Amino acid sequence: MARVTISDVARRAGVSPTTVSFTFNRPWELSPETVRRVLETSRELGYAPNPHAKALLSSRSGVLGLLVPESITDAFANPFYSCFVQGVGRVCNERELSMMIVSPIDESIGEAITRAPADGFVVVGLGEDHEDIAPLARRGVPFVVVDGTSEYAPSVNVEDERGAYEAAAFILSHGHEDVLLMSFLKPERYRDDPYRDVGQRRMAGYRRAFEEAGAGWEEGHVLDVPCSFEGGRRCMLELWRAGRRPTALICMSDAAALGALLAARELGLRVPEDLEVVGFDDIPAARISHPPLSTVRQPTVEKGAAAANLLVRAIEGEDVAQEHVVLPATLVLRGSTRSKKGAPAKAPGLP
Amino acid sequence: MARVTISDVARRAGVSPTTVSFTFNRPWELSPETVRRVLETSRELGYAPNPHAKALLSSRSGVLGLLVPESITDAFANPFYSCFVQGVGRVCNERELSMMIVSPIDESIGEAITRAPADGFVVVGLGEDHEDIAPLARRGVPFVVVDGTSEYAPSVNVEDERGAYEAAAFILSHGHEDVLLMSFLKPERYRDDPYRDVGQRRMAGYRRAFEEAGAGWEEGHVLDVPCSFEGGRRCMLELWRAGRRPTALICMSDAAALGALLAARELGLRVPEDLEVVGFDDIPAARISHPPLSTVRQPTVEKGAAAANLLVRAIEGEDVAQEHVVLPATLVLRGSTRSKKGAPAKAPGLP
DNA sequence: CTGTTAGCGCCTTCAT
DNA sequence: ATGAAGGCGCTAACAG
Repeated sequence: MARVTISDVARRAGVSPTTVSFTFNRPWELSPETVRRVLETSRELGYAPNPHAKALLSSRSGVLGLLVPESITDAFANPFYSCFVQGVGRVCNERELSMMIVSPIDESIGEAITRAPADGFVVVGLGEDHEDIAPLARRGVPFVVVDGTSEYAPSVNVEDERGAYEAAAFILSHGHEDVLLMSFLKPERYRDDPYRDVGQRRMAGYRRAFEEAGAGWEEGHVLDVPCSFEGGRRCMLELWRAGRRPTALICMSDAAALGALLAARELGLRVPEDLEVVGFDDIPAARISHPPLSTVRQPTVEKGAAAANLLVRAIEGEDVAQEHVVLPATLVLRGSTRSKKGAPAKAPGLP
Repeated sequence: MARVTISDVARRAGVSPTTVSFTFNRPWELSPETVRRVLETSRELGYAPNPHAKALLSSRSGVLGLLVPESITDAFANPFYSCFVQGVGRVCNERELSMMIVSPIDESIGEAITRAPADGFVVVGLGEDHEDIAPLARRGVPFVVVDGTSEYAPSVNVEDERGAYEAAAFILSHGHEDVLLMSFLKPERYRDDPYRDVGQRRMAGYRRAFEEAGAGWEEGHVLDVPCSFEGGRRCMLELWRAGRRPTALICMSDAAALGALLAARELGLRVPEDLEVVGFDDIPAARISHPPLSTVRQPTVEKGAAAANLLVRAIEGEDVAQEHVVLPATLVLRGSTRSKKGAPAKAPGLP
């Protein structure tokens, strides 16, 4: 419907299309008077340069693609993404760019990528060797891997293994009988799972803690839980109904942890006395809950910003292939876990 | 860098560009053998149709624009947006569309709009008569107004006034001395504020409740608070330090309310005994807090989906200009407010 | 300082 | 079933 083109304006203003183009792109090379007239005519006609045409010509759309390996709905049910997006958004604002969320079209990530008019992609949860990601490299489309393994493409990750280890080691130091792990890894289709890499790293950290603590590692103790409040809540409710009585929960996401916490309250459990809970991410809501959630903090906003910055540089032609950022992960203790001694940890701000 | 074009493939496969195009767009009109060969060559060469060229030709990019009147960072600091995005995303998934977040470029919304390769916009928090939005109508770009006033463009809103009224009336029925309002309206630049319309409607609801209750309405009782946990928290802390001692807080957003709740805990206040708090939105985190937050529920995900659906229909050429959706807002009472009798409301799930 | 010309990569009649 | 030609709207040489 954007029918009014550059030549409409040109004709109406009594100049050539080039002049109109110049008015918008290099006004300083035109007489002020001409610029004024063209601008006025443009406004009258409601003209605006067609972004598609510009993009075709310059092969630049000014859009950063944020590729998530699941539906947008599932992704944003996890507050982690709100934080990550804030980081990407910060860079977009600075660089006058836009951001588009790209999620699988009709199950196909590759299809979504080809259709997306983006200048490059921040790829979350997928490694560079994923069958839908690898073609990007071949086609020379800039991309940055986040939370995934990558050797030839730039990447941003956090110390998943160490963070997870610390969380589990802390919990295990309290001498629990029955510790449950809430993972987001679907055991049945382990290999094809997005987030496989992060998941495995965190799992490795947990496992190491278990081994060092001499605690038994049983597959039956790891549960597959969606990364959302509801996911965690439902899982907790169900396992309880099934007769399981864990005394500690180690979760790969705060979303699941907070949901489980809610369920625990609904079940009348005291946290951390009856049940200890530790999460991963440190989303803002982790401080809001009661008791506030102990968790492994990752600098999510910075992570998003780092990825976006790398992508921008790649788009601008810089060779950033060898940049592999690893951000710190740190255990932050709040009220949902007991203190080292076994007594409830002091909940900051609580009388 | 996506140098490999349709004619490269054509040459390599020994066919004409048209044939390649047909392979991708109307394969049924080609011999299966040809299709196979072209497809194979494409894969070899790493060819993918250029989305910019396609968009230019068809004036369709398959992208829905989500226009927010603030920086992406500020927007996503409010979990409300995560929910809204989920709704928009649901429709995107169904229709094989992508979503792009468009936020002011260099302070200018109009600039951001012109640059965005989107097929239409979901405009949040701005009315159709806003100086940067109005041109869309003139240029025939489809858009849907959300949380803003609109007569000629389709819109999606909720019963802000009624919801706000109910919340305030409920609080006031408890006979408070000092009730504070946390608004997101900047008093100094009232007229230019995005979210002015929603803000004013909610304010009108509060005000009506105050008048009916015979409670004094003083401008000094309405505070301007950013829509984020931190915003609410900081505001509460500051007003306390300034010596104010409200016994009830009525907030225009859950984000601010939950932040204030956190601050109240840090200050050693008992909620709802010492301080009642009610929010607006009913974001998922509202159930997570302690006590769980009483609030005015708006169906945020549905709101996003409704807006996106309207936009899709508009893009497809349907005339939806007269569709003005108004979604219900309902007061949901949880633990952060006292029950009608003046005793603390029973916090569901708490022993 | 301004106009003319030639594509960017693709899709779609129209021929063959 | 396949090929040739034109144009979507814009910008960047190159004239003038």
